[in-house]
Amino acid sequence: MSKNTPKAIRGTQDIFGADAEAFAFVVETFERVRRLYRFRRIEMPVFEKTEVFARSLGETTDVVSKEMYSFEDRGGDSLTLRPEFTAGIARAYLTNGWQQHAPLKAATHGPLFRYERPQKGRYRQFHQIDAEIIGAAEPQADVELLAMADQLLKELGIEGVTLHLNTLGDGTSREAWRAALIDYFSAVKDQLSEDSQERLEKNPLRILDSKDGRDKPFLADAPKIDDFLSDKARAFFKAVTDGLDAAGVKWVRAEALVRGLDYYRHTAFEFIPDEGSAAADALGAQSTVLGGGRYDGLMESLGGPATPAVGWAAGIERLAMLVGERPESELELAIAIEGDSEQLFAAGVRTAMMARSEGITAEVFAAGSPRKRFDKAVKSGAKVIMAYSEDPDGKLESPRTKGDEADLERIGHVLREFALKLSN
RNA sequence: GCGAUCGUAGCUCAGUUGGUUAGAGCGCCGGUUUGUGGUACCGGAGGUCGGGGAUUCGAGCUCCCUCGGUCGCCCCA
Repeated sequence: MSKNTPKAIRGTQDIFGADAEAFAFVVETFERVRRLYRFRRIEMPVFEKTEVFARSLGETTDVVSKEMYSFEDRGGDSLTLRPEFTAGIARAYLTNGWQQHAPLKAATHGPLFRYERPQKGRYRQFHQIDAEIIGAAEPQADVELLAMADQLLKELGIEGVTLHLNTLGDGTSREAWRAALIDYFSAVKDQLSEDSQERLEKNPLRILDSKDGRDKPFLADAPKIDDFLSDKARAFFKAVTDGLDAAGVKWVRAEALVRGLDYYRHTAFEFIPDEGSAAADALGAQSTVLGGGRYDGLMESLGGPATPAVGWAAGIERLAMLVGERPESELELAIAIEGDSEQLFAAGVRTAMMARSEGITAEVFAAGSPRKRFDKAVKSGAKVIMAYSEDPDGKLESPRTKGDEADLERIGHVLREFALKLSN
């Protein structure tokens, strides 16, 4: 590589071959499953006014304070490449009057951008699939959304991943719990890890899933959200769990599971690989495959009417890692051109076109030395190989074919059809 | 933002305690052989050993800086 060739941006990826097929498989499966649940496809811009994210995610969150790709455009507006989907969808919902479609079941996928240190399963440009139900206050919406997520993972053939479920309560129960956590941890602040001391200020809920050994002794006796839930919030959560049981979605309660962004209420969930599973191994330190929750407060933060909503997003790269390599489509018919005449090329191209119009994957091998074109056709792994050559007088010879009898039979009509035309 | 680790041909990697023109396999290109054709053999192109500086008679191998990759912490999908 020349040293004046520009390098790719850090944390971006160029995906090729079997990995790209895995990526496509995830997206295709998502598109199929989302239709089964009647989620409507939406598309949003990749960038928004910075305030869309700043106001909805919370100014103090790490995502907003240090991970956004923000820039000033030529008109002087501060714009930001979307670090997540939900805020942009909320904005679109409000500015387009999508309230008329409420409850709106929406699905999308595409690239997101966060300025982070890349590591296994984390990139600066990464891709997510996303599903939201907007304008639905009832727990059945949570259930449907989770059922879809569960089915998606199954259809992707991903095993060893379990739904971890929690409730953050409504606004007031969440605040009461938060206050109790601050009280509790402040009393032992000196003994906490540096990270957790900082979390005490910024996001006390996060202390609960600290990995630091110094914090662990205090976690078991920390205040539980269950003690702060209002009757309504408790009933809501029960309706969700009952619904999941009815839908046959397996779940476990995860009392320490919280969400990083400010707008979440009630249901919070993540699909996480089981410890020791192949999935956990494949993901490295990135435990969450799919995560989301209810965000009843988000629309108001953008100046809209109070609008209940639930949603989730999943990293396509992470799902693709769990799906494993996917083969590229097999070549069914390879056509080797054993010469350089126009007549031969024409015969090859026409045969290929005929095959493709019949739904047969075909490729013509006409580059490199004529001698080795057949070898290339063989190495392509094609099921059937056809070779075109000319006799010494320059007359096109009928093509020789090679392959299993079954394959020759299946593709044979193309060959016969061509032979007919050739004789005319 | 912090830490660990790695960075040699297109790819995967060798390169001994620093010492002559930096190697292999695969891939690519050409040829020979075989001949109904996925073999074998021969040859070729391709590297300023990530970049810069230092030490040394001499550095791919040592030291420093820097830029990347990978993995982890934070945070998060």
